[in-house]
Amino acid sequence: MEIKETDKLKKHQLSITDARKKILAFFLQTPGALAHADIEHKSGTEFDRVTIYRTLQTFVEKGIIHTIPTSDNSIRYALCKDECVTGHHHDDHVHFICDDCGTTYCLDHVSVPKVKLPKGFKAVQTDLVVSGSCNKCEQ
Amino acid sequence: MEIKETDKLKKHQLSITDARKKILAFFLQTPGALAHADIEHKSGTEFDRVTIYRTLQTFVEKGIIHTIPTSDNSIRYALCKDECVTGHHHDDHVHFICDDCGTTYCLDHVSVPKVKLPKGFKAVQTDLVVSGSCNKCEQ
DNA sequence: ATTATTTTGCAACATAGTTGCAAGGTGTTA
DNA sequence: TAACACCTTGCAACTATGTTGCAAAATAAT
Ligand SMILES: [Mn+2]
Ligand SMILES: [Mn+2]
Ligand SMILES: [Zn+2]
Ligand SMILES: [Zn+2]
Repeated sequence: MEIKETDKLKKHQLSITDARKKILAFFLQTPGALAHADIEHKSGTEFDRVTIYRTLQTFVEKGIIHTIPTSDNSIRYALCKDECVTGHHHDDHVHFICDDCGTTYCLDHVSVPKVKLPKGFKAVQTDLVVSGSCNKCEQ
Repeated sequence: MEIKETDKLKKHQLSITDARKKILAFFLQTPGALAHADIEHKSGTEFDRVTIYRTLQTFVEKGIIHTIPTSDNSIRYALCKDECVTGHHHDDHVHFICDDCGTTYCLDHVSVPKVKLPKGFKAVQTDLVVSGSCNKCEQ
């Protein structure tokens, strides 16, 4: 299924390279989110660390993946919906991090509520991250 | 006003040391939040980096400060309200980070809304971080 | 096929955070 | 207040994370 990756890269106006195809494939295979370290592990010595950093950066810029802030100071990345394009993301959904299994979920159908801010504060971006136990880990 | 710091440390069952008094004083003086690097700057060479790390950890554990996740992958810390104790924080307010001046605010009077999660997901903690421009930076 | 443009790997560097251990400081008890 | 036990600190060494410049390789355009 290499066609899918190639298509997506073309759609976002990126040249087709091995690193990009492979890293994009990881995201298409993974239900949850991935951290830089995950990709480094999965790909072994196939690519340089720096290439992975730069690829992730590029994917974020082009609207292929979005970042998920976490309270433990480690950025995770997940696939965007198809509407995201260069310089303009539409990922206004809630994220969930399971404390047991560590999986990060995009809750695409749970949207971030508007919050009323004090006078003079203007919101540009709102991140809502919930942590707890997921539906696979519940007792 | 060294009494204030000493009192707070005693209240949270910590022994009184120079590093703890000084670092706590920084928080009491600062309206917004502080990062590890801020404290390192403010204190110059007075304390070792490691001491600052350990002091912040201890303060978080004892309920003196709480962490604020940010989208740029850097943890910031802010004073807790008096109700927080060892192993049990009550900081369920919204945080605001100004993209212009970089200040991080605890919006103590804006509480985090409950979000409805899919079946099987149990929330333990919810972090809501808004970024944009603050009331001092608005044009 | 040739050329122009992008991407990659490497090396070097910078920042952030952790751990073990000996020395020094704090609190407790007599 | 002196002796002791316990906790905290500084130092060194280490790991992890992320960035930059540059030459070589790969890709895209002609
Ligand atoms: Mn998401
Ligand atoms: Mn706060
Ligand atoms: Zn789970
Ligand atoms: Zn501001």
